Amino acid sequence: MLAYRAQPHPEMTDQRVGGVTADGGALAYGQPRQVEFFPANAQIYAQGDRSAALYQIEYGVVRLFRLLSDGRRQICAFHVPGEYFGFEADGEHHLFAEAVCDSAIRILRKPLPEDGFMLKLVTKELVRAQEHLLVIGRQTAVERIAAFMVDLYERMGEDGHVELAMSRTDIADYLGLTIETVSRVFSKFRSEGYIKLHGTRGLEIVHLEALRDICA
Amino acid sequence: MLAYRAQPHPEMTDQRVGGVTADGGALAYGQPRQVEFFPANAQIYAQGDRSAALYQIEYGVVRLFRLLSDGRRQICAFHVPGEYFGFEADGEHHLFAEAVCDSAIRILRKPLPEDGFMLKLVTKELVRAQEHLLVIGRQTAVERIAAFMVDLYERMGEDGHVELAMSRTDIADYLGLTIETVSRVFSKFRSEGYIKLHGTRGLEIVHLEALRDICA
DNA sequence: CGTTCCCTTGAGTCTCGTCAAGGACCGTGG
DNA sequence: CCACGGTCCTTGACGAGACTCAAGGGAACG
Repeated sequence: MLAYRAQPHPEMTDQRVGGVTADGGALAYGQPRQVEFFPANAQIYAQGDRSAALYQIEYGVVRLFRLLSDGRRQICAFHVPGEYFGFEADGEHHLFAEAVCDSAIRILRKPLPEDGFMLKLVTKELVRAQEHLLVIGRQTAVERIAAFMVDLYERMGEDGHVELAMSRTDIADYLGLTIETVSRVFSKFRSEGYIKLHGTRGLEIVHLEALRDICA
Repeated sequence: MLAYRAQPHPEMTDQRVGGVTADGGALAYGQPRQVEFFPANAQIYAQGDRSAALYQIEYGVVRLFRLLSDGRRQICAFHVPGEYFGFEADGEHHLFAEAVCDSAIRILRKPLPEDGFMLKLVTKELVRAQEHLLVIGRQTAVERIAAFMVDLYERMGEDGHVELAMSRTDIADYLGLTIETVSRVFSKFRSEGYIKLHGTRGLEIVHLEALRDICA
């Protein structure tokens, strides 16, 4: 059985799904092009892995997270198609990366993009992390979820609709809450008419401005 | 009245204390050298300011933070002598920077260091922000304060002693707590014999390993 | 059609925040 | 040196928001 990842990890238990090595369209830099497929919940890399690549999402969603020894998890970021991740270098990764749903990832190995390009990416990520700190450190559950919905809609949504790739557990671990609290606030927003839920993953934003106001 | 900052801000209300333009020793890069003095609580730059410099602390402590419209504050980082900050670019700063106590800041203007140097700094800061996210999102008040004390001791302490430059309010805003909770946990650690307090700013770490264990 | 997983909802608990009072520290001035 | 005032810190009582535990419902998959 072949691993579907270029650098297999022993702790990987997901079944093999395929090792695409396709060329998938335009790219800013002229590296060797490779797109790999990761099924839902597959690990892309682990904390502590040597890092020597930059990753760009072709389709799907990726979560980056840290763990405490007792299993508590903090998702630092979700990434959506077009976005880059994997530059937590210093020679090694400081986060785990997993596919939230079936995803295709373009892996850019050496030569990596020039430092100036990387600098812009990392700086943008730093700003995002700092904004996230404010949300988690100083906002209530209701405010956090409103902020989450607005952010997700601006990055992935169209026409008032967002398809949630992630479970309630993922959302909870992203916002520093429990799944019960996430669920309760979703229900609250629904009963107040700010959103509609289509199945468990379909989110319709009815009053975007109301959600924005809640964010404070 | 002259501002003591190179790029004065109208909202600054602190009194002028001095505009040192001294040369203060060796530096990795050969920029024009300038050290400016900032009294306690003086603003170094504001969110939204155009950014065109890199800052290095000569002595003192600096806080970087964001604000919500209702005044809630999240301190993203404290910086101590030797450390760099101010690279939240994109052309502008995304955080406020203030001196926690009287501080001297070396300001490196153009030509800024090469991208490779900046990339290392920003990456390190990103990793730190991600670790901070885990602390704030998933750890209890007791764990957060233990982690804070250990971190501060490793960066500033010697011989079991740390001089806290920041107030309880600063610590609370850094850890996403209230000053009362911070104070209670300090007292708890003292009564358990993990620390001793010498005045309100003198912290003696008696059982570093105990604090490390608490961090989980 | 049944099983499984995930989500929702409710009841009770607990941690941490709020409000309030008192105490310690520090600079100023007598 | 001591008295004074302001600021910051500590401590207590109470309350609220979020967590835990538990049960039931709904969607997805074989």
